[in-house]
Amino acid sequence: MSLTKTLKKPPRDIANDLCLVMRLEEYKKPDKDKLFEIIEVAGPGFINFRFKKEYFYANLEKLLVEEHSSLRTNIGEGKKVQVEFVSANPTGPLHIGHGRGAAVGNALSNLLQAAGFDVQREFYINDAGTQVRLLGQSVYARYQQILGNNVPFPEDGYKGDYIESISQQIVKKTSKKYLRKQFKECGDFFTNYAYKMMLADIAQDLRDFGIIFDRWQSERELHESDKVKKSITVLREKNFLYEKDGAQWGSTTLFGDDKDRVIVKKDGEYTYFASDIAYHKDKLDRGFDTIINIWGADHHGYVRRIQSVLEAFGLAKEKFRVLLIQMVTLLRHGEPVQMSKRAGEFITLREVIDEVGADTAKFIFLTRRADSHLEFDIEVAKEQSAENPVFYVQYAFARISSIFRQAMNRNGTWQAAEKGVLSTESGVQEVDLSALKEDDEISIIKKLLQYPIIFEGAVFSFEPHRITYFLQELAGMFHSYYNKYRVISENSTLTAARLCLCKAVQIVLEEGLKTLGVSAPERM
RNA sequence: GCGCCUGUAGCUCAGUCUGGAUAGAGCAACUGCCUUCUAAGCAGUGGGUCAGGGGUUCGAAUCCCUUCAGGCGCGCCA
Repeated sequence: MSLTKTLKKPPRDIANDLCLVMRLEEYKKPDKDKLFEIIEVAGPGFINFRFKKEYFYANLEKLLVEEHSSLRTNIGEGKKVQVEFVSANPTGPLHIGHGRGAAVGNALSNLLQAAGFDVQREFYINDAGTQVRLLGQSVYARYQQILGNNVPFPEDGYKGDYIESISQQIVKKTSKKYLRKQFKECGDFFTNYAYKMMLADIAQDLRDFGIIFDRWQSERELHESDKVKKSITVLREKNFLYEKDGAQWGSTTLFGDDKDRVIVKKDGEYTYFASDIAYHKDKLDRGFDTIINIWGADHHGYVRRIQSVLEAFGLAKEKFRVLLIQMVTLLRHGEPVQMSKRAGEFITLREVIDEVGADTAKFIFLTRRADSHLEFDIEVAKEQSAENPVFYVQYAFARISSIFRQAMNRNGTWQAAEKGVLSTESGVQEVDLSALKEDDEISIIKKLLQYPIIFEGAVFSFEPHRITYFLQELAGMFHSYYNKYRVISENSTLTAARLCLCKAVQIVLEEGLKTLGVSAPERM
């Protein structure tokens, strides 16, 4: 149809001409090489090709023999990629928004791994700034109050229940050791104790969510090892730095930022930006080919300046990607729940995991594009968990497992239909896949063969949710098929072929679920 | 004021990058289907000015311009 303009003919006429030529070519081939059953013009000028069934059987067999490897493409070729995600301040428990970032980061990492990239998952710990200090002050104040010394609670202090419990713990451990001492004297103790505890909780929550990080990078460590200082020296050598009003500025506007940014303040203190410069320089030094950051959408104003710095360090623009995760609006009975970390009012990831389960939560987080707002009604997810889309997909997998269990019982020693060969009591039997004659069966095979295409699209666009949608569609086709036809019947040729088809569906479902970080249970 | 994201069925969202056929799911509503492989399922019905307007094109939810609405961000804070 794009030729319409050049040829000055209606699209339908052009399609007709092309179609005739292609039919002729196909006709000339010997029968066994013919790929297509039908080539015809349709609609406003489309050319439809219908593959011969043999094409589908051959590819189904390939899927059964090669299993998961046939679904993946080696796009990454071993290139090192770092995905940094969650990176929540260790000043409180993870909340539901972090959960979304965690689910997306993890799924993206799985996706890239499956595509042959050498992926590292990293968590950046903001353990150096005023926020952890404030956490320390909050715990310190509560500690003093518990022991009867009524010091004022910091104005912007963290007010959640967890502050109380950390303070109680310190009381238990140290008794009155720090009673009536000034924060100046013992602040480090409180700060370190509190944030380390928070960090341990965060790590535990993430583990229970099914996410393991390969590396935890401390912001403090960047300062202590002089990496901050050194990275700034490098920028100075690159003429990226200048002095104005007694402060050191980075020329981020050179690379498209709105304004230049302060790196060292007038008083000689580093800004948060300075640590981030060091951190990203460190990522480069560690030899990553591509750097991916997953941030909350409220940090979008920060993307350009980091990009500028990376470009100043010599990283090509397209080697750095920031995925912005839009906010999660939390609902309870359809009513929005106000969340404030400081005030301690929020739904934690822990609560979500306990109430709806890790699989469900992850799947829901992955049913939307990352940059789209997500409404998460905790009551709906909890009360109607049986109607959750994740069960729909898992159920298809479990159902197939059940079919195989039945097949084993009924026919004695049916083994799993693998590699196009079934073992029976009478020995090994070749499976004739051409027994799959129904249109519904061909449609399922067609769908299965689309997985690698969807997979590649998801990799190139960094959009794991495409896998989620694909799985729901495939599961739907299978459920429908299951209700319409019987897999196990008296016809052993047909049964064998259908078991093979089921096996293939299961392989694809498992591959997809695994990529999303969701389990594939054999029973439900 | 400037920048980024979003606006598609009653609700929640895919589809937009890369323009094509009658715009798709799920939930909610209604009607059927369990003596046979898991009913967490299936079959069916109803439901749309793709936010509005203009433009490009044989063809626009998709590309361009513009208006409106919602969210977020614009510190020598972190």
